[in-house]
Amino acid sequence: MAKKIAAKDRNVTIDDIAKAANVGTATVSRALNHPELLRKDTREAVLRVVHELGYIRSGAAMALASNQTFTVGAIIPTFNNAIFAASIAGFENELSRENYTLLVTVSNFDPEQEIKQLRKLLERGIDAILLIGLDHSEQVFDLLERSRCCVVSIFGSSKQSRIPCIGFDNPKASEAIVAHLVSLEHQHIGMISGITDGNDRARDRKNGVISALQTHGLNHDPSLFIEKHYSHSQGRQALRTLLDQPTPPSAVICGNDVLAMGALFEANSQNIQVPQQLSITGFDNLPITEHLRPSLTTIDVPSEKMGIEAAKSIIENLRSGTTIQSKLLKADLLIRETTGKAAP
Amino acid sequence: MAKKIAAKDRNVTIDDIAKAANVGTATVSRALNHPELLRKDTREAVLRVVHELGYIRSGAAMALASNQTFTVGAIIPTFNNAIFAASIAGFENELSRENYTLLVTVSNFDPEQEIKQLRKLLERGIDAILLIGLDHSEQVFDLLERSRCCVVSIFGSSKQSRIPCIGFDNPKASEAIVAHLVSLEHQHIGMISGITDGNDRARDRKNGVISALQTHGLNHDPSLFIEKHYSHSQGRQALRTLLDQPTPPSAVICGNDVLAMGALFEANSQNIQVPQQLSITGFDNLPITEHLRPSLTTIDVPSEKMGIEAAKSIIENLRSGTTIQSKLLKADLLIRETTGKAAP
DNA sequence: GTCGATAATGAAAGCGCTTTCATTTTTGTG
DNA sequence: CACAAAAATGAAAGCGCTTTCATTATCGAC
Repeated sequence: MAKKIAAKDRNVTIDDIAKAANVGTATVSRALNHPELLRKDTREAVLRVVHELGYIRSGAAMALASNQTFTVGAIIPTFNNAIFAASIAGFENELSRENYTLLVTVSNFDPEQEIKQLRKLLERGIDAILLIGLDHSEQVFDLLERSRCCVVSIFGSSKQSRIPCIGFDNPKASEAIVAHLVSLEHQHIGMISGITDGNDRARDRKNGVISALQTHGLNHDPSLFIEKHYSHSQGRQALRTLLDQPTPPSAVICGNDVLAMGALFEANSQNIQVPQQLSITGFDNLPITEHLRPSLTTIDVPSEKMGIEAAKSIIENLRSGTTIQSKLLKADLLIRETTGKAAP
Repeated sequence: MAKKIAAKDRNVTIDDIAKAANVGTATVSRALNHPELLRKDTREAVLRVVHELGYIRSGAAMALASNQTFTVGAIIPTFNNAIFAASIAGFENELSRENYTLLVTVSNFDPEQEIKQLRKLLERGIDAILLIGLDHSEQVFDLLERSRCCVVSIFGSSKQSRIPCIGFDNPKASEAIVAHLVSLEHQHIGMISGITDGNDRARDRKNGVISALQTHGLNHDPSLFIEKHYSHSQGRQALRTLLDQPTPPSAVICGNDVLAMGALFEANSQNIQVPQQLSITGFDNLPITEHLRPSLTTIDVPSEKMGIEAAKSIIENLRSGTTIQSKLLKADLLIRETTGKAAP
């Protein structure tokens, strides 16, 4: 059986180009990476051959030789949350503008998986990595340190973080919500929080609420604080539980918009008037929330901006070695229609 | 300034391990990749050293030497659509089960960007790639062919596809919607379609509607067919336009759930009763749609399943070279509350 | 023209692995 | 206990680039 003529079963390499263009491999490499170092005619000749032969560089070889990959990794908890999607979209846009590629990976909120994924990313070779929040296992910090890989975390708000972090003040946002509800004369406030174990954002939001409650001289009733995974159905279920309490809350603060939407849907189902009979607040300001009926009062989290800023910092660090400064972006309360005066 | 003792500024390599364990590099490599080839004591000795020194392999070197990366790429149109999120989640889960890593990249619905991203992925070195749909520029097919990279496409439904494709029958789903609406006595049917240019899924869905209309002897009024980008606001806007027509439709078929939600929100805003005054259908069955009030009649697209099946096929191909068979999954009409009898 | 300075180029040494092939060790058998 | 066969191991040759360093070509000034 005749093999295809002239097409050895092997990719075109830099040597092929060099030979065809009658130059050294160093010149080919320069034509591709530092064109300004070459005389115009050589450069063009080389590039022409590159085109003709449909040459594709081997990233592996490049990475091995130069010790950089122009790849940045990211480990997010899940793909199923529009809020991370927005951050990642911003992050990736900014990176690709500078010709970096993004490698996204998912931990499913599982610390073990996070370690595994990080390990894989580091093996694969990345120039920097994006993490969500500040709760990470010791091994994560260990690996990061040992590999001297550039790191940034987003969504978190801790000041004494071990890694630079571009986020916003979660507790403060919670306080703004409580203050708003208090101004509407709510006394009996419940919360549907995300799972706080291993999730600093959820914890910060919950603790922010609790401490704000105390600031305003309100009672923190633990039976009115429920933790749920982020999903519409869990939100619905949680609201049902809350309404079954001996003295149900007049306002429910939700740990994110998905939970809040769940609560809102459940209220709709039960023909409970929002906000006349029940106030509900969210967290994140997902695009859909403004279209809901009633539209959701929530925190306008700078998700895309965090991604963009993180990418900018990383690129600057990679270019010039500047250490990355933590940044606190603002996240304002967005008062819409799901909050109103407490029923007397 | 004293350097850290013993910590040369260099990563631990396989040679360090070999030296420390007093074996050859081949043995270290085997301990990591083919442990069964080693005697128990050597294997354990090597692995112990690996642990002690916190050794992390260089993926670049591995890739270069073995010509495989255990990385699979994916190019999706956007991160901002839960439907792709579900597919990608399934895909990545299945891949990581077999120790492959997923590299996700975004084209923003732009053919040029798609080429660029593909090129980058191929440079980076991937063992396989996942594409969405079947509309791709010639260059994409070209690159794919030349690199002999394993490819799968999902979401498409064309039989004579140039690449294996695990999808469902978009036109058929459209027909089911039309049949349903016709059975509810709708005569005047409009559509808010996605942008069909360069998007075979959107086109298939739209053409499916048009041809079904004809099958049922209904008139296809082009002024009732609008193309919009997938977003809530575009959906709202489109419905406004549709309602401004001299004879507005009694039912609106939407190209996906996001557009449908937009339409539904707009109807809510204008106090138009759905489905009494207007029927609306979606496409995709996003998790949220069942919670809407009224809940959305839509097509239950097997998004996660496509991702899973694609991953399985890829893994099998990579393992044993089996050529990938196209698969047609089913996508059934889900009749919920946004469709009802046409107003007389 | 000539000469020193500068720009352009090429040869070759890695980068850190995998894998082949030869060599050594272990095992089983008579 | 000897010996062939099988199992375990190591030496070394790449994989396809980048980059240093030496060499050659080009240029400008006299």
